[in-house]
Amino acid sequence: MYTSPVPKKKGKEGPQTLKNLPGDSPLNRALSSQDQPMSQKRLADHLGLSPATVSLVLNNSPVADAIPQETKDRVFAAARELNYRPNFVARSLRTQRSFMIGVIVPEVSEGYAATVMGGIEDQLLEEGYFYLVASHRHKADLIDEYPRLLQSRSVEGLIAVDTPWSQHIAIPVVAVSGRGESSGITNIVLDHERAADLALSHLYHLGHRRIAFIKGQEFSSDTEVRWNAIAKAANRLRLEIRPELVVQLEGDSPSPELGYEVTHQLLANRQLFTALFAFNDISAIGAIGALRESGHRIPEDVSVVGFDDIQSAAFQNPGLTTVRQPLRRMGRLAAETVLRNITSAAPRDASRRIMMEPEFIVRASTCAVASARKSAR
Amino acid sequence: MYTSPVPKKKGKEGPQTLKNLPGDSPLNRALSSQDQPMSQKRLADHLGLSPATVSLVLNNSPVADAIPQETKDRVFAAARELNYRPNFVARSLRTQRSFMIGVIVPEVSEGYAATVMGGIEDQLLEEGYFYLVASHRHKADLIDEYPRLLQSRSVEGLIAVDTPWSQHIAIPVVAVSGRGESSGITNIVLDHERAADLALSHLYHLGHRRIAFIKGQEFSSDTEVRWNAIAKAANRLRLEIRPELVVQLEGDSPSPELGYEVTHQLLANRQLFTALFAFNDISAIGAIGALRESGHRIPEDVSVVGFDDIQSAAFQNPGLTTVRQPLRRMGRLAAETVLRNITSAAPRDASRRIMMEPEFIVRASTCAVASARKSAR
DNA sequence: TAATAATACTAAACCGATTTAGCTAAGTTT
DNA sequence: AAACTTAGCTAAATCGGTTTAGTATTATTA
Repeated sequence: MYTSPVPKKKGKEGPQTLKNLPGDSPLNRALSSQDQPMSQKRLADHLGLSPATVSLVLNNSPVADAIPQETKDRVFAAARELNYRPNFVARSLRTQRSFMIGVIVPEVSEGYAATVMGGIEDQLLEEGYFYLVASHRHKADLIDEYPRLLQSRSVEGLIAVDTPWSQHIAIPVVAVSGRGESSGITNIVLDHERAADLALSHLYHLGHRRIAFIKGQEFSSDTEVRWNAIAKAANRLRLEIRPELVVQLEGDSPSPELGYEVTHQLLANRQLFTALFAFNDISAIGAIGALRESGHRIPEDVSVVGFDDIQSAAFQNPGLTTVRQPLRRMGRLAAETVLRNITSAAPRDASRRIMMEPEFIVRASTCAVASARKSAR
Repeated sequence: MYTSPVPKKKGKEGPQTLKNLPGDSPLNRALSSQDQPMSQKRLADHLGLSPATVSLVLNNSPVADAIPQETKDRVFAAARELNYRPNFVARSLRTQRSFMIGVIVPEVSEGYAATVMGGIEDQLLEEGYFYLVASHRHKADLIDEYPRLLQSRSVEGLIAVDTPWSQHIAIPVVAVSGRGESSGITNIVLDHERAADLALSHLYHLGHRRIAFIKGQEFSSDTEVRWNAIAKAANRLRLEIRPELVVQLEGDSPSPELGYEVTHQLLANRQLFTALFAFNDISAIGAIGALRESGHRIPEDVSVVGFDDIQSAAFQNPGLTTVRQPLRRMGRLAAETVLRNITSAAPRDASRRIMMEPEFIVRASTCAVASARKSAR
C-alpha cells in the first residue's frame, strides 16, 4: 500500500490530494478503477501535478533538472505503486519512433531463417527494439507487398533474409544473403570463395583428386556465385573439374530426395570419384543415401562435404563434414547495421557488401582417399 | 460493430499515372514534397475537403452514406495517386487497436518454436495481424518480464509456446504446450495418451514385447505426462514395462549425445530388447548411434521410435519412425483462438484445454521383430 | 530597491488519425 | 411562407503521451 513519505509542507490547497476519507483515498480510487489502465494524466492528478511534469520527470528530461529530488521521488514512487506504464502507441505517435523493425524471410519455420532471426533478436532486444516478421514463401506479390505493409506499420528499418529485393524504400534496409544488387541497401553475405577454398583444400589434402559436384538449382541465386567460387578454388589447387562429375539439382523441394536423384545420375555415369561436394547439407544427405544404396561406404569409399551446417548435419550418421555459415552472427550484424543506419542521421551510405567468414566443420563424412591411405602405410 | 480498418486488400495501382501530368500540377507539388509522407490532412487539403470527410470515405463509414459517389471517387483516386497510407500508430492510438499480438518462445531458432510460429503466422497474416516475438531462453526473469513488456507494446493478445506461465494478464493468452495450469488461459496440448498408444501399438503389432524406454529429463514438464501415458498404453496392451529397460535422460543439451550415453547404460545391463521408444527424436538419433556401435542393426535388430518429427527425423538413415506433433496446426489454432478471444466481447472463458491429435509417421527405423518375421515364414 | 537569476512547475501545441455532433444550403412538405 | 428533411459536409474532441515556451514565486545580485 501507499505510505506517503512526503510531508505536506505546501500551503497550497492541492484540492484532490487532501480528501483523505478512509476507503476513499485518491489512491484507492485510482487503484480501484482497474477497468482502465493507469494513464499519465491520472497519475498526474493523483500527484497533484501536471502531466507535463510527470512526463519530464519520468523521462529524465534535462528540463526536469530544476525539479527537486523530493518531487521526483514522489513521481517515481507513485508511478511504481500505481503500476503506471506509459502508452507506447501514444509515445510513438509523438516521438515518431516505434522501436520496431521488420524482418522479411521466405519462411519462419525454415532453419536458415530461424537461425538468422535468432541473431537478429539477440541484438534487437538488447537495444530495446522489437521486430515484426513476415514470411513471403517465395510469392512475388508478397515479396513486393510486405516491405510496404511493414513500413506502414511504422517499422524503422527492414531486414530481408534470403529474399530478392528490387524496390527502393525510405527506411534503412539490410539484406542477409540478399539476392540481386539494390541501391542503398547493405548486403551481408558469405565469403563464398573462402568457403569453396576451405572445402576443396580439405578434400585435396586428404588426397582426393576426382571430386564430384552437385550444383544448386538454376533458379537459386547462390548457385552461380558458389559455383564460380568453386571453379576459382579448384584452379588455385590445380584440381580439374570434370564435367562428367558435375550434376545439378532440379526442383524446389526442401528434401534430400533431390540430392538422392542426381547422385544416382552421377553413379550411372560409371565415372570414378572419391569425394563429393554437395550444394547443401540436404542434398548431401540424399547423396549419402544414394551412395550407400549402391554399396559405397561413407567415408571410406566416398567422402562427402555439405554446405550450411543445418542441425541435421551434426545428427547424421556419420556426422556430416560441412561449411558452416555463421548465420546467427550474420543476423546479429544485420540488426546492428540497421540500427546504426536508423540512429545515425548520416546520409544513407551507398550499397555496401559485408563478407562473413565461413567456418569449416570437420565431422566423420570425410577421410583420406583410399590410395592415400594405402601409400601412407 | 467495428469493421477492421486494416487495409486487407486495398486495390492499389502504382503511381504510374504520374507520367502524363503537366509540370506543376497540384498533384506534382504534393508529390514533390516527398520529405514528409502523405498525411490525411495534406490529402484533405489537396482535395479541398476536411480530414473528417477523407477519413469517413476511406473507411467506408456509414456516416459517409450521404456523400455522393463522385466525391468518394475523387477521394479514392487522390489517395491512390498521392500514395496515401494512413499512419498506423495514429490510428492505433485512436481506435485502441494495434492489430498485433505477442509471441513468447524459449528460442526462435529452435525447430519446435519456429514451426509453431509458422502456423501462428499463417493465421495472423490472413487476419491482418502482425506479431512481435520474444525469446526467453528459459531465463526466469525474462519469462516474467516479457509478457508485461509486450503488453506495454500494446499487443492485443499473447501466445506462449512451450513456456511456463503463472501470472494473470489482462489480455487474452493462449499457450501451446503450456507448462502448469493457469487461470483464464487456453492451453493447446498434444494428446499424449493417444501418442503413446500409437507408438506402442505400432511396436506391439510388429511383434515387439521387450521394449526399452528413454524417459525425458526430470525437469522437463513433458516427461511425467508422457510417461504416464506410456504406462497407461502399455497396460492397455498388456505390455510389461521392465524397470531394467528404462533409462532417463540427464543434462540440458539439445544434442543426441544424451541419448547416446543412456543407451550405452542400457546396453551395459545386457538385457535383451527388440525395440526402443525414445523421449524425442534427438535422443533417438543418439540411441541409434550407440546401438550401431554395439553391433546392432537398425531396424533389423532393434526398432527405434522417436518423438516430435523434427526435420532431421526424415533425413536420418534410416528414416526415423516417430510421433509427429502437429505443431503448425497447433500454432494456427493458437492464433485463431487468441483472435477469437480478442474480438469476442464475451467474458474470457475459464481456462480451457484443447487436445491435438498426434500423427504417427512410419519410416524405416522400425520393422517386425526377428522372431515374428521368422514365424511368418 | 530594482533588476536579474534560479526554482518549480504548467499551459498548450502537437503527433495523425477517428468519430460525434452539428451546421448550411437546397429541396419538400404543410 | 414557415417548417421540416435531406444531402453534404466540417469543427472539434479525443486517444495518451512529449516538448516548447512561458509563468509565478522566491532568492540573489547590482
